[in-house]
Amino acid sequence: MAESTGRPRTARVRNPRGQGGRLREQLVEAAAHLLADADQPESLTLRSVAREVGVAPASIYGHFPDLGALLDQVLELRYRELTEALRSASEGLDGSERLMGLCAAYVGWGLDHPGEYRTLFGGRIPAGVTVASHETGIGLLAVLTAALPDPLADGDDVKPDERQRAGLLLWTSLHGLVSARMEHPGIPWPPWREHVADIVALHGAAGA
Amino acid sequence: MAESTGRPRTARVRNPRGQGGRLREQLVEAAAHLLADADQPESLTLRSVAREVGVAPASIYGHFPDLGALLDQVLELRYRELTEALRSASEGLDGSERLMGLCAAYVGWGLDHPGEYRTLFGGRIPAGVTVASHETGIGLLAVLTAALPDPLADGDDVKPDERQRAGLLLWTSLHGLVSARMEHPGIPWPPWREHVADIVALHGAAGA
DNA sequence: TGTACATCAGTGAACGCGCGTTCACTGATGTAC
DNA sequence: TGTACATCAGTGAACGCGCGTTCACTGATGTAC
Repeated sequence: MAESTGRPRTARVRNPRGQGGRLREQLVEAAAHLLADADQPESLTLRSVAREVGVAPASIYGHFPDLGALLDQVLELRYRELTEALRSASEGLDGSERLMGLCAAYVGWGLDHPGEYRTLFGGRIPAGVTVASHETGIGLLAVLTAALPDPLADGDDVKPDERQRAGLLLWTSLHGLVSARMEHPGIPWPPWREHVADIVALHGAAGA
Repeated sequence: MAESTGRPRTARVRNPRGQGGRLREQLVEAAAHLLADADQPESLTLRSVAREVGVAPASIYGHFPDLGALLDQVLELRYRELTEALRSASEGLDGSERLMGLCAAYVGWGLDHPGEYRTLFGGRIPAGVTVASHETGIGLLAVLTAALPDPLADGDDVKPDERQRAGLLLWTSLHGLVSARMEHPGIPWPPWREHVADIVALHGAAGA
């Protein structure tokens, strides 16, 4: 974290013939590393990625048309990671335990990956990146929504609108929790799991 | 909004002698205008402000040491505006009406001023700006917290910790609402007042 | 086994751009005598 | 009433920087004959 803007650790050795694809991976890795450490995701530049890997800026063009395409790869990986974290956190759980597991996994991932979280959900996605935060949000939203308890069927049937709305409400709260804690570290926050538990308690009760 | 990056509307006339301070106001106005329209607050540059006013970049240094100081002025004004909006929205109201008024005013202001909201609360404050988002958050937080109903005094006295915590919980939800709606316009959101009402209904019930 | 050639994995210098910041300056206007 | 001077509100050109992108290139390694 300290010298990520400095010179690369060791002089880079050119990949052996046939292994040119390795640079591609190294670029993705380096970009991910820089993104994770940056407090301003938008300060990630093509040249900084090249520096991190120890390669000439021009070398990137052999593997990616531009920085957006590279970032796209990074976000794709991180998004999969988050999805997997949610899956494994809720595995074998039901009801309110499942809901709490999902919410805690979401928040935990966000607080652990501020750079990536901001880039995925913070609306700061540079032009050209196609893992749209939109789709990302929609997908997670569906998982969270499904984990909510059934609304009280006060007539004959459960309105899907109401479910959807409760899901949005829950997600915006969780998102607010991650954003606010990340961006205002000076506030005396309660431990984050308790904060999540409070939110789940408010939203997780059945019915409107 | 269309040509804010283009040439200034009319050739600027130099301020009369003794009225040099007018440029200062014009700079603040222009910066506010650019900040309001920008979808990326951090793309606001010293040169873009000078262009907007129709003045040489160097002319700014007569009034502000750097862009941070200028932005500071803008945020100061906007923050006062928000505070005033909260005050007037809750004037003469009590109880749950007061709470709803405050929350709606907060959210309404945020959605109306995306650039400023992001800059004040989004943690994107450029180095050198001193209207710390921290203090801003803290101040508003106190107002919101005070408007919450008394927690159920289930023993003898009301714990201030619990109040504080309920306030944080409410604010993170509202912040999440503003951020998420602003940054993910593709999601089929309910009308924002209903969204706020849902949040207030969840958080506004007395007791834990 | 030797050699010409093709391919591969990058390099290095250069370009034009917008940026923040500096510096000596200009031209209008007020003021002292 | 004139005129020298000071001040004020800016200007305009230049600087060094990091950026994205281009282009012709280099040197090692594999392959065909």
